[in-house]
Amino acid sequence: MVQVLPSNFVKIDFCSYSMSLIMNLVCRLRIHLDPDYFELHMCKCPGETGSGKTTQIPQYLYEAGIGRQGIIAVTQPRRVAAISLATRVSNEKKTELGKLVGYTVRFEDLSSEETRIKFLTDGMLLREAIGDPLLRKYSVIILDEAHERTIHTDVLFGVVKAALRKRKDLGKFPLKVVIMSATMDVDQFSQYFNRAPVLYLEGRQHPIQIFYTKQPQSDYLQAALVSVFQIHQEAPSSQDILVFLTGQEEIEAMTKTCRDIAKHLPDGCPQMAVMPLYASLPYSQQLRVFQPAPKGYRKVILSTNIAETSITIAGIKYVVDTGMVKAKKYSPESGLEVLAVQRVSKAQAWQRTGRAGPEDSGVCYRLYTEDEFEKFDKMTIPEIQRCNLASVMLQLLALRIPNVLTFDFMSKPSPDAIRAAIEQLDLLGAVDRKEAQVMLTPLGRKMAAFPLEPKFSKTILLSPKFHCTEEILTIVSLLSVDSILYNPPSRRDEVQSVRKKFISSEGDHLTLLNVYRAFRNVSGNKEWCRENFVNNRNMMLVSEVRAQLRDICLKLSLPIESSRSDTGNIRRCLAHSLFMNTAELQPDGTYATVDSNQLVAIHPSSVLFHCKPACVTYNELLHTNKCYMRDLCVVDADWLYDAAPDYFRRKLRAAKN
DNA sequence: GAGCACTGC
Repeated sequence: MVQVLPSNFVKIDFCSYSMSLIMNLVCRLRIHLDPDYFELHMCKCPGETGSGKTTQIPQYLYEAGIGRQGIIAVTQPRRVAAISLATRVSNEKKTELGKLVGYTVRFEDLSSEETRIKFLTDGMLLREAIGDPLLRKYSVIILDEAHERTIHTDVLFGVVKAALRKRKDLGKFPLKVVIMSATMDVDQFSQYFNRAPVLYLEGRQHPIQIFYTKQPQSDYLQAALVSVFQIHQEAPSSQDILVFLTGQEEIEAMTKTCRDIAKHLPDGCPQMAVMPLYASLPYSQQLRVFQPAPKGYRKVILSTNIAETSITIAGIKYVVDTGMVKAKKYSPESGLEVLAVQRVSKAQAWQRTGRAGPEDSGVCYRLYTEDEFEKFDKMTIPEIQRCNLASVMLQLLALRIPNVLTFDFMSKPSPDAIRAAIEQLDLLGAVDRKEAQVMLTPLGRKMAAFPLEPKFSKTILLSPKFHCTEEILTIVSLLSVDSILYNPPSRRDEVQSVRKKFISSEGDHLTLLNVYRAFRNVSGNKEWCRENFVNNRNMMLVSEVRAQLRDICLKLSLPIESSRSDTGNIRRCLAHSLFMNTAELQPDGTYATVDSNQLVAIHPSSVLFHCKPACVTYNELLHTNKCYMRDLCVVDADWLYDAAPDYFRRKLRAAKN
């Protein structure tokens, strides 16, 4: 029998709440305009929050005749958003999608000569800018969801600002820029865009009651569990609960606990349908959260921050916010990415709160005290300050930015991070450094043509030398989508025995290649995927990525050969492009990286987990509980020395000192 | 010896 603990919450009445916090709850729309923008006669946007502004403003601009000189672009951080918004606006205009209103995302371009309002992902617009830094096709660029501060949006801020100025200087028809965001923090945007005027629009938001805990909670999982069952015993069963947790493992464990407890609830209590939700969950299981629960059942969704922005679930009445999130940080000194559980920012907490009652009033339980909340960071640190910048720097160079070291970022990354990125590009042969200038090499320009991390572009460009471009294209494609291997924890033994036939003692790259070859041999048979615990959807994506990369190779006139059964050449090619990511076995059985002598371990997901090869290259280092190498390939130490003699001489000298 | 937040080109 489960004993539900007495309430450990203090109720905070919405009316007695501090004014500034209530202001936060009222969703506000902010539009920032370029100073020489024409006056907008439009102050109210109909519709729900998050939809009205994005669908109406492009149409108003079009009606005002702006679309005549060029296309009106609207960027979105996510593909699905770009596609669904384009569909809605074209419906409102009563036109066929792809004609007046269209969209462009990777692998899908539904736009034409006639298109005047175009929705695209921010990454797509950035890629277009490499072809034309002045963005001449466009009369207006609307950067939507700017408060999310994705790395692409942040780079676009600088790119459109430069394009705006240059077009003015050159006397071309002016570019208009509209930044749309849903934060209180508008000054920063306005300042950056030459004190552009700010337009505030009010949307609709139903009131949400907020509860804080009286005391700080030492165990947020326990607190979440108590809250869920407290709500469950009090609220009508039609009202669903959304709980924000940090990761897959935690969510699976909590799912099991909730289901166990729900079996032993007292009579008269509603039934409970507990559903996990995280990105790597198979699509079919993700869809379950959208279906209404059977009568008499309450839906309890245990989610990562995927439900914060990417997935919106109707019918949520209660949000339980643990105040924790798992997020990546990057330290340029060590080149290490650290994935750690940490506190959310205030902005993130408000975003979570807003997920309660988008269509009706809601309730949010915050599993921290109000004092604790006041100490949260105001905003989440923009992605551009938490990432390896190698890709961004390569793109800026390809955009012919005069000096990438002094690029006008709205939030500047640390000089260390920029230096580390340039260093990495230098090692890959993408840049030349002359005095204080950084120049793109011809190789670097080719690398920028691929939608990949620079090291993988380099791998492809090196592959003709080893006569294995077909295989490298496959391997790089496999690495650039989410895992194609499905590992349900409950069927681990089964998975292991089925997977045996694919495993290569030479490492993960060649194992993945084996899976792909087998998949091709059965022509992508779905049944085969199920039997072999292969994620069919991701595998189809691999084929699409591969076709795109192969296309780029053809455009660059790269000879595309197959090494057939010779895996040595494939490994040599990987050694030559990933030589800066290598580790050697130490006498005590541990591994140390060649680059910085960092103690590292083989990630449990690697096929080499139980092996001890003398020398390996890896795709990335990830620090969780330990510092792990992910995706390994067994290589010869001699190959590495051949690949970069200067680099290894330097490392050897450093080791002696 | 034992593990992986989320996007995107």
